[in-house]
Amino acid sequence: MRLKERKIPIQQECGLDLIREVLFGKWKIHLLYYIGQGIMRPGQLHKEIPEASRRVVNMQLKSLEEDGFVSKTIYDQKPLKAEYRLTYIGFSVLPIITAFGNWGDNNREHLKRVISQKVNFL
Amino acid sequence: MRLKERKIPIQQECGLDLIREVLFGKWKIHLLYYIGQGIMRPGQLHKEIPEASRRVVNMQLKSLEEDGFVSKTIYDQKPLKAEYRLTYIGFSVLPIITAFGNWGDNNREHLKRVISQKVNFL
DNA sequence: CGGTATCCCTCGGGATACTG
DNA sequence: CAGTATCCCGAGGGATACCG
Repeated sequence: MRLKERKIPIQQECGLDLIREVLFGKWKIHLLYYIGQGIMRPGQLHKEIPEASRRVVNMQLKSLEEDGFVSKTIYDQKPLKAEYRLTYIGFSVLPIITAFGNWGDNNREHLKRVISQKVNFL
Repeated sequence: MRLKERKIPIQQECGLDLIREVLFGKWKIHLLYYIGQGIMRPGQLHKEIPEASRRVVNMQLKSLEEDGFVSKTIYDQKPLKAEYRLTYIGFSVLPIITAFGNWGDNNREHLKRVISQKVNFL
């Protein structure tokens, strides 16, 4: 798993702390959402998130798998094929992720405005 | 959100992207939650999150204020007094934050287990 | 198609001390 | 009490190349 030991330990008091540790990787929530939409293959998932490198997508998928949010199936064939599916736990967070997505969509104008005011925005 | 017709998504349009930019600072969601609980003064908020330095708490509060999630009131008196309140927009995200917190609480055992496996905590 | 190996760099945020 | 000024670190990821 992890090669280096963390210098700064993870706090694990409340539910929000726990969630942040496992779900707040940059693309994890997106991945769960897309997998929930039925997009299960790594290549497809990467196409949905072209801003992230392939390596990062794999890293986050592996992390989600280790944390029990998705399961991975590897088909022994050519060309190679792999599929990710939501576990029961992964499925159970979906409604909250969707709620976040909907909230963001509904407040798109406000959010885009405040984000564009931040410094390093192109 | 949609699933179809998006070969080349140039979008920072996705609600999940927008939300991440504005709410996924390490302590922002906690701060919104506590402010929603009626804990409005900086000192009190810092006591709720002793793992974060005072400077970081202030940074995140300022960011939340700039992004329209909280409003700040400074009372011109001695000793100094300041209070943060949720704006309408800030208030509207609260249910989702609460949902996340409840989910984390309900799945505490699982989350603590997977977190402790990947990291040296405490 | 799928996954790794290296390298490198950003930048969020930790610690501490100071001012009004 | 509230906020700032410095300094600094390290974990997360971006880029790229390579392998089954």
